[in-house]
Amino acid sequence: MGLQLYSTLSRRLEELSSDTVRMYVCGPTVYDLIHIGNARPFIVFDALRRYLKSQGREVIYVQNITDVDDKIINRAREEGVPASEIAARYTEEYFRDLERLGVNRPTHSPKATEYVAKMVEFIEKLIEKGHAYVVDGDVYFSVASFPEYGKLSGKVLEELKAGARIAVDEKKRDPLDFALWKAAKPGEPKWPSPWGEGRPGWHTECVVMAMDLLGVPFDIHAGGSDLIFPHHENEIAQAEALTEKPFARIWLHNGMLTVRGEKMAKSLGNFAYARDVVERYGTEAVRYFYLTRAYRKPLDFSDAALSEAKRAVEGVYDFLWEAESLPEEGEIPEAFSVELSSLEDKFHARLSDDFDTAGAIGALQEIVGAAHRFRQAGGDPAGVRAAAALVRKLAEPLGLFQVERPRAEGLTEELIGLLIELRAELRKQKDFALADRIRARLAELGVELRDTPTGTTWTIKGGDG
RNA sequence: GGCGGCGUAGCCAAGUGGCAAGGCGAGGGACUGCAAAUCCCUUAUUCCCCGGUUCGAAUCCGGGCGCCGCCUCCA
Repeated sequence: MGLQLYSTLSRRLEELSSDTVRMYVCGPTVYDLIHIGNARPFIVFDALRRYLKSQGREVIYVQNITDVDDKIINRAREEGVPASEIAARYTEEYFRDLERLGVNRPTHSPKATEYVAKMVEFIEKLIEKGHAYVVDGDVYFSVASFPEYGKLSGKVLEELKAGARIAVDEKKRDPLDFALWKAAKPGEPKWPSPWGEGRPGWHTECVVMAMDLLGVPFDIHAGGSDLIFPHHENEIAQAEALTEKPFARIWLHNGMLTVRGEKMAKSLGNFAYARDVVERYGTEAVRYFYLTRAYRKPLDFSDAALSEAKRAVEGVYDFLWEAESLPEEGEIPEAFSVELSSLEDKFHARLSDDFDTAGAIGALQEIVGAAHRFRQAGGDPAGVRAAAALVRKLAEPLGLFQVERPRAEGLTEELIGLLIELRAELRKQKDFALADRIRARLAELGVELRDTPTGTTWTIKGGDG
């Protein structure tokens, strides 16, 4: 099964054909809880990973944890605790949030602090090769030593230099040079190095970890579009300057989550913590919200959008749980099979085209609609069940629609059955007041009744977590 | 200013050369004792605007307008 992905580097679709896919996704800096915008790449690329697996490929998925950084140090100062404590706390919270978001754990979650020795080695080699230089215990990468600098972001060196927004640092030979190693200031976390005690710069960790765990070139490097420059540009410069081989083949970048059109960011104060959003709308509504928009486009966060996603998810579950309660009987007409399989093809075709999850979910919804019509037209339960099974199967890699219908305990279930039986009798006797009272009281208890031509069915509401 | 991207119904949104997916919402109808759910019909002769290419364009080309991201830490 082919899969074309739009690479930022080549600016066109590229075929991903490897049987073993090595992918690297930029992870969090653990100085605070992640906000819902941070969650976008985690959800989207997790879905991509699962889809690749469902195609029978092996996926090695690496996502770093930046546990040494200015923001962590600042936070530690504010709280008067060691930076390592802040990092440990938010690393743990990050893993909890992944779970809440329904995101599978990466194959590897390397921490920057575990890679300091390897980063030092890496930086030494860059210095030897003439791509980096030492100034007062700091080490900088020399952008001028890598002629291809700018190829990812499409930036031209001369124009960057002309830009007034680049801070002038006396120590740098060139304002565009970036720090590979920072000399420790008093009270900061520090590690020994040939240039004195200090800590690694942010742009280096991803390179060293990816090279160590995946080797180069690896298949996919992904992250938010705000990382294209300078972060990913700098990664490419370091890695390729040293190895003289391509770093990553395909570069994927997700669009930003916005709020009323503006990027969601901690610094703008317009953010919501991921866990609070999940708490309010449920895991699947959040995933559905993200996956019904092309991952490369910006997406606007709002209560209305999340509520809509929640309703849409509930609609699909209504269908699934209802369908799965039908008896296993009857025939699946040829015409209906054909319709289902053409929608299945459409689903895969959409995903193969730059992982168009929104189009694919559209196909899923079409399956639901087709099944409703089939049933309405008097189709056998077997066909409806087949449609439900197909939805389950296709949605699995997206991390959607896998929740089983909530059931009550044995006795409770029988008691509900008894109430339904009594109510049916009341309805027959036209005692609708009492019949409606049973329905209303059950609804208050979270049991929703539905009268269908073939009898009354029930579901427990609020199943999605 | 440079680079990248976006502009499709009331709202969200897929589609990138051959009759405009899907979701949410709204209105009408069927079913029902009622309710819910479901089904049917209606809600874009048209895809920001203006030109061009083509038998044919939302889709390609040129020019506008508007919005966003990056150029500084940032998913």
